[in-house]
Amino acid sequence: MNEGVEWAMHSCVNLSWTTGAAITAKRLAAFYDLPTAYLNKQLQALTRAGILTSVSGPKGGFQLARDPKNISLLDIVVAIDGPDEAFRCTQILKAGPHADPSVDYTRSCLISQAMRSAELAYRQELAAQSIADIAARVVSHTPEAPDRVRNHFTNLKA
Amino acid sequence: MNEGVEWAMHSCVNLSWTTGAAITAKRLAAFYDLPTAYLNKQLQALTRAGILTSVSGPKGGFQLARDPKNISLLDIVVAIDGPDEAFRCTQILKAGPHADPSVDYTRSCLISQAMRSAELAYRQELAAQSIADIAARVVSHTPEAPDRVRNHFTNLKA
DNA sequence: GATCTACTACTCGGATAGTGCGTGTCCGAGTGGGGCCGG
DNA sequence: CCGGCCCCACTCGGACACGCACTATCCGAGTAGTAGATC
Repeated sequence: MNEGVEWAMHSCVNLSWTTGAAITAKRLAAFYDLPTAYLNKQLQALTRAGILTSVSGPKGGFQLARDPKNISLLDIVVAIDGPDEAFRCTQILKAGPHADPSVDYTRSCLISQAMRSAELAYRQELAAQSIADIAARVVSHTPEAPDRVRNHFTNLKA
Repeated sequence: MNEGVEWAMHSCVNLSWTTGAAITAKRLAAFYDLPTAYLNKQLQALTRAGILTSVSGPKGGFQLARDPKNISLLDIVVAIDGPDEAFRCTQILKAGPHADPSVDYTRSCLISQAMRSAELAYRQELAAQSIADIAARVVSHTPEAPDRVRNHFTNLKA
């Protein structure tokens, strides 16, 4: 899995606490000491996916495009890592003896089915977790976290 | 995910129907028109993982090392694709402000926890499916499949 | 004729190239603000 | 003094190298069977 997924998730949680002002990629990267240009690339992907909104120029930056409650971890994984499933059925049964060319073995092959059901369980688990959920649980564990994040971004010199 | 996982699973199902005799990599590859040497590499991985047993020389080949009921799809995925999880937490919180160097964020980071729980669901789904289960469901759908496979391997000229 | 031995053919096993994707970086397009000039 | 215009600095966006892992392949190690020679 793409490493940028982790960066994107943490950045989204931080952005959920800094609504109203756009945060630049540079500041988001500095927060965790990440390579700025590369994080910018991931944020672009989130923007294309409709998770973030971006504005260019001075006073520009990124912010969440919608309520954190409506941003699931699955949304982020799909945006960064792509929509393809990890297991891709190549329908090798088509090359075997007694194969029916008209059958879509992606659906009928039992191995393909088993792998798909496993990935479905994975995706459902991720779809059930929203950025808001994560943020709330962070707060319940470290109540001062949102203020720390806000101060870190706002108190920084222009 | 490694493409060889698909090959390995289908080959294991076929091997579950040809107990008693060792099948060579060449024949297993010919069954689905796969590159012999590369499939051999995957079978080696299964052997190292203790899923298959191999014998060299004439009359050599591979066969299942244990009852198909005790070979889960997860075993095969781990053997071919490696034991690492897809999402690897790099503990970027360690680089953030107010970080505690003594904390293992792989455990305490809520994002890491969420990703781990999702992968756990994925793995549990795979662990619950055995090669014997798959083979049985294939038989219930295509009862002649085992005989076809046996004949395909035994009737082939030496 | 039987037995031991050497050879051959065949298979697994690991070491060796080729290639696509993730990783990392850079420069250009676009934008808002600030300074300067003119009225 | 006030308004408009121009320049500049800053940021996102996409285009450009680099490295690693997956893909694919080949040759050597080891073994079983067989043919031949010897007793």
